[in-house]
Amino acid sequence: MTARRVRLFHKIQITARRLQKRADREIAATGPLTTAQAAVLSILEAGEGRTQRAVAEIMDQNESAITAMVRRLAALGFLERERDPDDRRAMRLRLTNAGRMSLAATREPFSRINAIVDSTFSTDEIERFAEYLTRLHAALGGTHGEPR
Amino acid sequence: MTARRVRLFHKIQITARRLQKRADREIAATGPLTTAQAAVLSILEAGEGRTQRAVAEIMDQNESAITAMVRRLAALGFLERERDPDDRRAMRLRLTNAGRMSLAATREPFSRINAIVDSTFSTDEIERFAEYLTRLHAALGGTHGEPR
DNA sequence: TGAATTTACTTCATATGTGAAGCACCTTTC
DNA sequence: GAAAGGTGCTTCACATATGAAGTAAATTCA
Repeated sequence: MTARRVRLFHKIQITARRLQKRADREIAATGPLTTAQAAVLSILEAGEGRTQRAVAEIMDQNESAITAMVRRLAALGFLERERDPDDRRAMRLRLTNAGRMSLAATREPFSRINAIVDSTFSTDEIERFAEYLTRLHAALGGTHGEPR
Repeated sequence: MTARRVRLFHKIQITARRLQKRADREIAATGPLTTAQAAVLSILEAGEGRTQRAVAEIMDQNESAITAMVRRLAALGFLERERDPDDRRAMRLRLTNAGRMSLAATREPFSRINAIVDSTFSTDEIERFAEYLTRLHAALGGTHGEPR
């Protein structure tokens, strides 16, 4: 019925928020970062010198969201911005040492969250859960427009 | 590995956002509401006269979030607030006719979203997906504090 | 009953996101 | 090489969330 599907919709929203809330509390208790900030920093850790556009794409977000995010992170001294000499529109981002260390401090609280997930699901279930999310994500279509 | 579990965490966040973005676009195209506003109104439709506290509980949100939400919805003329005569701290909420009609207008865009879910998953899978979400939600603990 | 506590809501500061509009720089195309 | 268009980023207005602090109205308890 409609009720069931609406419930699935809300369930995802509510569970995602709860997850974020919980993670934010754990992470905030340990260091100066939020979950969202840690996400950006970890993307940069995995690939230094990415542009804001690239980060936006990876996070499936608006460029203006990244502008604001990067501004805050730069003000906190966790990353640096540098104009790409080959394309002077683009800003290349890289972690500072402070950024790298703050990010490292999120590992432990993150693994507490992971421990919860692990004790809640079997390996198979985690696999299947992830697969469902991937499928739904894909079905919802591209970052910007609708599927034509 | 850690990578896999972190990925599950981010997957949920990203998929939830994508779902919301998509739903918001569909719903905004049809009427004046956002997804979040429709959620509040549909809670009131299911039980008129609920207090803000009750709505906050159902949505697993802060009371201050509801204060702001209700203020916007009241300004738009979609709900009315009335002090509970038996407990003058509490505000009872009820839909206006405009609110009821705007909510009704979200049914069709919502069922478009539902159709996507339906075409992406089998009935069993939807069931299992919902069950995973419920389990994770429960494992993450209560609204405010941690599990002591 | 009166003080202490709890509860429902508000207010404030702040973070995070969207989308539209604009600017400056690149690339294409003729 | 100049017009036309695309791309990367910023800015603006706004919606949505958290959490801390405050107020006022219950409720508990001594």
